[in-house]
Amino acid sequence: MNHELAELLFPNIKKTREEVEAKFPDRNLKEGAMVTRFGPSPTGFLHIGNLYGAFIDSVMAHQTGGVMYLRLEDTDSKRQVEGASDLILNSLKHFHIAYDEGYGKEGFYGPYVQSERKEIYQVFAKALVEEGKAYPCFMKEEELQEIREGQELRKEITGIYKHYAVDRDLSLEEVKEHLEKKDEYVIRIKSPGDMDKQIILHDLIKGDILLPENIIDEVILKKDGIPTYHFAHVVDDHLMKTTHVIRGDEWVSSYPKHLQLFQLLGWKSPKYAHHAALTKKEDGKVRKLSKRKDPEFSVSYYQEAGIPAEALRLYLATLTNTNFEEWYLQNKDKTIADFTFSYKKMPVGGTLFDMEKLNNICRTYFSRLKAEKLYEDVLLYNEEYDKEYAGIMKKNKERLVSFLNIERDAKRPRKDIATLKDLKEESSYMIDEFFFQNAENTYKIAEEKNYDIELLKKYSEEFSESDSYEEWYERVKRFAQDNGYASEVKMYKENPENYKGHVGDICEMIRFCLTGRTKTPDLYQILSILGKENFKKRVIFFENVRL
RNA sequence: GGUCCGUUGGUGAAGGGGCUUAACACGCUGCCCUCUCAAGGCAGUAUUCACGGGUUCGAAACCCGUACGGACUACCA
Repeated sequence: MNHELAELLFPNIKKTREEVEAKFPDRNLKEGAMVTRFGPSPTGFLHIGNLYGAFIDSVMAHQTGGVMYLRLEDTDSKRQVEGASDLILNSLKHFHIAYDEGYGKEGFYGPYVQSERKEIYQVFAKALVEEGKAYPCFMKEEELQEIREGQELRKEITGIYKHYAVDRDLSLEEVKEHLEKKDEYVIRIKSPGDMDKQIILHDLIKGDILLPENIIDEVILKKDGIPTYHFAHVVDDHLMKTTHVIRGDEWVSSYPKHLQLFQLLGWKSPKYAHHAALTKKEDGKVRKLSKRKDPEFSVSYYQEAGIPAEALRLYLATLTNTNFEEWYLQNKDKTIADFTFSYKKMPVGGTLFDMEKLNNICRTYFSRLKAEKLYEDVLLYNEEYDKEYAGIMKKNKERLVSFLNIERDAKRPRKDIATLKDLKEESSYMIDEFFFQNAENTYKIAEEKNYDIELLKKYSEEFSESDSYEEWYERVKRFAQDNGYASEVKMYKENPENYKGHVGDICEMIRFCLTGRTKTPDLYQILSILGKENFKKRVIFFENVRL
């Protein structure tokens, strides 16, 4: 009877489950190696939450000498978006999420696109029907809706189970009748679950979680013959030999379904690690990051904003393991690959995605780069997003690198660059064509200050390019003194009436005339980089602006 | 409504019975260094871990209730 039913429903499926299983042999990996998978749906851009998951997958697989593979979960044809799979591939590449096999690569366990595995799922669905563990359900959408509404009203569990599962024991004749009428149907499992029994999910991150057994006759094959997520997950992760299913904790509540499916198919279930969803704060409320509501959390957003891939990875690492940040701060010469991540250190509750924190990580990251490398990164960014400036950068390479080198010694580097965009603004006064272009823009607050141009002219003549820092500063002090300014700030503070100002005021004057700003990195170094002639030109320029 | 999960300073959070007079990071405040800024140094910033009970010699940690927040509850993943 079951055999006949199975043949009736799947006349084109000739393979047996044994034959299919034989094509997916065990992986030959060393003890403890984890096989993980990243399974995005090609429904649009890659979301930061997806990337977070992919990051964990890759890190856990690779630190154990295992395998991470990429599987495209495209079982929902309605939500499919053109070009989404390329977007996913590009994003993974940009953020250096390296996977070993799967979509876009080679691999023995393919195909890695679920829509191309239709036959495989059907083989196992057929087997379940044959074993009396699944059945065709011809219920119409309206019927299902009516049942659900009634259940909601009576505060019952919603879904098709027990007496609601009216097609569970259809006779062969009845099924034939339906088929002749071309009635649409899905394949459901006959859930052997008992509502009063509980199962334990041994979650690697959250610990043991008690859940009720699944009693619902879950759909495994939709009316178009494509599997649901639940069925595809179980079949694929078994065949592809996944050892650790790492996924968002929105899946915790469907674990009973998955466990039941593994049992029905007679398979051992993999280990599970449910990580907290990335959340955001909106109007004081915390909520899960949503692909639909939060386009700014598309990973391309970070690309455009000039957040370097490595900095975002560092942030993902701090979100992955709560002890990562401290470790990284203490091991300045180490990278993510040197850290051993563990499930136990992953956050259990929601994980707030904090832009300010990301910003800070970026600053720290940039501060540790060599000036040359930073210059190259910024150039690469601008070649994509600001071609004009990229050209200017190339013309001024030497000057920009020197600028970036200011106070970039190992011990206390500056942290004033937060994104790849920032250099343009931060260093604008180092580029002559920006500086001399628009005087009004250059000297924004000039009117408010009472700078002595004659003094500046005098100083620009006296300034010597060959001075060391100490010599230079000694000379500035002497210059201050010779012109009625205190050579020490303290002296001025004790008797302000005796002086026109102090050495700091002299420096401010020079700084402002030279850069158009009151705050800049070390003045001596800027002077040295620009040189005496340029300095003199800027004094004249300043004078003209003031007149 | 049901099922799970969470709630620790201004912020992100660590810690899961005595090692905590609650780590670390960011922020903020003050002082120091100092030509400005950044960086750095020192100090301060939760006498207390949502609330109410309980267990215990001892609770932020364990248990029970309450409140609040979140996730799930599809022929979506």
